[in-house]
Formats: sequence, structure tokens, C-alpha cells
Amino acid sequence: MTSPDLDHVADDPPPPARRYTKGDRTKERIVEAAADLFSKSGYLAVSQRDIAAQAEITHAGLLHHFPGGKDELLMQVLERRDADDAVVLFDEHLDAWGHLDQTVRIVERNARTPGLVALYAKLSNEASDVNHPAHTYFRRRYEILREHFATVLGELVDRHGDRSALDPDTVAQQLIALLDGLQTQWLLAPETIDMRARLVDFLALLGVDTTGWRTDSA
Amino acid sequence: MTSPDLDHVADDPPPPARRYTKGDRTKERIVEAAADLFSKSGYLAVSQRDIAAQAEITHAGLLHHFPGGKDELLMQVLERRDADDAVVLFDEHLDAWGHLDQTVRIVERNARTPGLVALYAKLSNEASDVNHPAHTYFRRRYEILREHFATVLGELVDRHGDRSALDPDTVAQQLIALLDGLQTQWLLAPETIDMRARLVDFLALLGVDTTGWRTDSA
DNA sequence: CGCATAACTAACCATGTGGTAAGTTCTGCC
DNA sequence: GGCAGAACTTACCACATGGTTAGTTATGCG
Repeated sequence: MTSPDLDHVADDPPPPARRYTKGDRTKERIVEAAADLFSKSGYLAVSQRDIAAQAEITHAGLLHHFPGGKDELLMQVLERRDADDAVVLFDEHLDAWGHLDQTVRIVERNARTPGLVALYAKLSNEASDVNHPAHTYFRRRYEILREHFATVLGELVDRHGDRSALDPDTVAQQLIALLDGLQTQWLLAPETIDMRARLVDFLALLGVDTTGWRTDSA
Repeated sequence: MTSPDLDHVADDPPPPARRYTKGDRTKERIVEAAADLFSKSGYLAVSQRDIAAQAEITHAGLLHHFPGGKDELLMQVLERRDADDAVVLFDEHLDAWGHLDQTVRIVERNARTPGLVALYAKLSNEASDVNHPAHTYFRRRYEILREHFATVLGELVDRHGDRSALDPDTVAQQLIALLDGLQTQWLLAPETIDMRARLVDFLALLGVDTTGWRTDSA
């Protein structure tokens, strides 16, 4: 197509964009394919060959990058998503209200990405089997989430402590349960369920004033 | 073992207990096996042969009774359970408080039957795929549940209407979400989550006085 | 009793699965 | 340029799956 000299120019410049070896790039392609398919069909229903096909590779080629097969891939997918969430959830600079605000925004984002939501919803329940590859992952995930929200809610009670006997730990369990349960209903009937609105309702029930929060940020 | 005459006595008398043909009995055995395995491993992970084995039959034998395979079996399992729930949930004689009381008792029962809870938890999320055999079943199920609780909560607001601006429809969504979400956490960490207590907490938040309700009924 | 029919089983099939082995092509670095 | 090693592909394997067919055994009713 082009002369050798121009080709050299067309290539990604070595230092900035090309610290990825080709393998790294295909690895990412594979993880993305896996995330996509897992989202659509859950974990159990997807095969290595399915993922490989979507990543335009042979299933043996996939095994070359992920010898652990689907299990390894799954953890990769989960951790990648978690990294994103952690950034916004555990921002040290935010106070309790800020954290709750972030939570609402995550819900807003979820409402825009049904695939990922479906993945987590399916998996967090599939994973109740002790032998499921993601079992300990999800146990831990919920521990962390409960602790996080307990802290946030505790802070809230301390300062604005209107509703007395609210135990941060148990309310945290309820908050998380609400979010999960809303997802289940929303996935089955998106037009019927407004996850964000129900979250805000619940916060209001707790005595958190959410008036003045942005409705959306996109 | 016994003489023919005694045998005749030992047999189930034809009219009352023996209206079941042998096929009906094995059918029940199969459904029970299916329920058991689905509970342990979800729907997708279980094969016809698994179910057949547990019912002590060949997989071809199973197909003889349930030509529709797993799908047909699944619906059978779900409907069987629902029949039970419907009896207690939609009891015409109960008022709003009675219905909520029943709900609490169902949660108590759930806490004693992790298998069934796991089945519903896994399935209600697997079934978010439009092609899942139980998709419409679960859509409908949640519609009915939302309607039920909306009615109950509406009645509550009417009579004891302390907390004003509570919309029965949306609170119903929250209530159901809470129940589902609690199950997810409970299945992953049973020792950490007290589903009944969290439900009661939530009802209290709504202004429902639950003091004096039985702790357990077994 | 006897016999039609229900209730199976044994044996097969095509297909899809995860996994391995051996070979080929490509990359990127000296 | 050339070459070691990564990045694959092709071709297998053993096994499980859903489903069918043909044959065997049991049931229960006239």
C-alpha cells in the first residue's frame, strides 16, 4: 500500500502507545470478548470456543494466553471492572454524602450498561456454590462493600444523627440488598424499574437529604 | 414375605392413596430430583442424565415422562413451589398486617431451605435472558409480587398513614428488592446475614410496628 | 389370565466441550 | 538479517450432552 518509509511513519511510535506487545493486545481483546459474552449469557453458558471466536482466535490460541481457561478469564473480567468501581467508591477525599452521591452515580452508570449488570447479577448468585470459581471473590466483595457502606452510614449517623437507633452495619446490608434486588427486577423489566429513583427513595427514608443532587452527569 | 391375602391388605387401598399410577410416582420422583439438583447447581449446570441418575432412572426413561427435557422439568419445579407460596401469600382472610406477618414467616422458612432459595436466586437472574425458558415466568412472577405488596402497603398507608408521601408501588419494588438482595448475601455468607431481622428493620423504617410478632413458629 | 399399553432400558448418534501435541507463522530484539 | 521465542493454527483426544430408535419388562384392567 505505502512505501517502506511511510509505513514506518504509520506504525505506532515505539515509546508511548506501543509498550504493549502484540500478545498483550490480544489478551485484552480476549478479556473484552469474555466480558461481553459472560454479560450476555452468564458464565456457565459460555464456552472457551465462543470466547475465542468472538476474539477472532482459535480456542487453542486462547488457552495459550489463559491456560486456566474460563475460570482465569472470569477473574480477569471481574477484577478489571472492580478496579473501575474502587476508584470512585473508595475515594479518600469524599465525605459520607460524597460517597452516597457516588453510589447514586454508579447506579446511573449501571442503568446504561445492562450487560455488565447482568453479569454480576448472574454470577453473584451462581457463585453461592462453594466450588464456583468466583465464590471467594464474591464473598470478599460483599464483605468489602458492607464495610464500606457501614463506615459511610456510620459517619452519617454521627453527624446528622436524627434517626437514632439505626445500626450502620445492618443498614449497610439493607442498602446493598436493595441495590442487588433492584437489578434483578430491572433486568427482567427495565421499563418498570427506576433503580436510581428507588435508591434515592431509600436514602430519603434513612433521613438523607438528596435534594439538589444532580439527576445525571453524562 | 406375606401371604397373598395379607399382601392385598398391605397394598395401598385402590380408592384413596392409590390413584397414582406408577408413572405418576416416578414423575414426582423425577421432579423432586430435578428440584434438588437445580437447587444445588442452578439450571444450566445440571444435565438430564444427572437428574435421571438421582431419580434412579435412565435419561431416556426421563425423556419418556418429560419429552420437553429440562425446560419442562424446570417449569414443573417452579410451579410446584409457587402453589405453596400462593396459599400463604394470597390468603383472602388476612389484612395488611397479616400479609406482612406471612411474609416474615416465608422469610423464616426460606432461611431453613437454602436449596430452594438458591434455585430461585440463580434462576431469577439467569432468566433475564429473553430466551431463557423461565423468562416470562419470572417477569410475571415479579409483576404479581409487586402488585401484591403494593396492595398490602397501600392498605397500610390508608389506615395508619403516618409516613405521608410513601407510594405503595415503589415501596413494593423496594421491599421485594430487599428480600432478593438479602438472599444473595445470605447464600454467600449465611452466618453474617439475618434475613428476617433485616426485613423487620425495613418494615420498622416504614413505620410498621412489628413488636409482638412471633419470632418463630416451628 | 391375558394382553394392550405404559414404563422403561440398551445402544446408538451427532454435536459440543475442555484439553493436548505438534507443527507453522509471526515479532521483536540483538 | 537472522533467529529465539512468543503467538498462534491444525488436528487430534476423551468425554458429556441432548436426542432417537428399537427392543424389553412391567402394570393394571377387562
